[in-house]
Amino acid sequence: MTSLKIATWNINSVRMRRLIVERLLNEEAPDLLFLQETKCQDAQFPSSDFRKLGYDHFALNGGRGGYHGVGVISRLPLVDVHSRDFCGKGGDPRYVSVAVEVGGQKLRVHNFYVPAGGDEPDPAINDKFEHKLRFLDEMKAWLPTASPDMPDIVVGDLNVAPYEQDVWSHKALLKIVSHTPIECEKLEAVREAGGWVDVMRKFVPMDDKLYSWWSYRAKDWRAADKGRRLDHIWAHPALAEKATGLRVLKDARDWDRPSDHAPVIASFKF
DNA sequence: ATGTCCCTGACCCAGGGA
Repeated sequence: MTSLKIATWNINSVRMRRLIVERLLNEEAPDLLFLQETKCQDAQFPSSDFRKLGYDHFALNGGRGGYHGVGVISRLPLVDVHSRDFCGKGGDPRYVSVAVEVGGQKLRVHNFYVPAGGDEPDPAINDKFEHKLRFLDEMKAWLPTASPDMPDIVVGDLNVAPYEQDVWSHKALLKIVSHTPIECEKLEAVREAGGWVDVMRKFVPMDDKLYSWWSYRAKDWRAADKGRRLDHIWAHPALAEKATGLRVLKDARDWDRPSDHAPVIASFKF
């Protein structure tokens, strides 16, 4: 029996928050941690801090730093690493994938940071929203479909809360970017096209609230609890069957100088 | 719902992005 524990976290600057990244690695000991919004050039990534904790393997796509950026911190050797540009944009680092060997099987994890999309949910007047919709279309066309010999996982900040109970108020957020019908439909189309299983919703019933993000702007985020589920873990069906646990580490939203996202952690047994 | 936080570039603040 082999187990695998993975975590995904929009960290909102890995340099600013390297201490709470260390805290997550120490307290949760995931085999792999997938980060989004690292805002950090690869050469500036604080790898040595994480090496001290036994994480020796890194896959970084930080571009020129400053904006966006994704990275993977791993205890397991990475047998393959792949970065890709989406929407024909250079210098817009939003994807990196890694492959690891688990229980004699090669397994790939795709780490995404989908564009947030700005404020106005109209692609005709908002280029950022147009970019987000195009990004989702390209994800759908490009991501591999389910195959038994290459079980894949998708993780990341997909910046869409697709279901009614993924937001604090479905009605109030229908015209708010992240929960508009067109985004929800497009994200759902990506998931269905690839035959992916929503691992978070496998563990949390559709009728229950499920959030991974709470705005910095709320006076008391926990009391207001106006959250959204922007972060996701998807797996191919055969792999989703092996999932044994799922947690949103809400407490991390209150750690010292927190990210506005909480880590999402999934465990698998093979 | 215009509030908070982090980045850059250039200066101790403004503007962009989320």
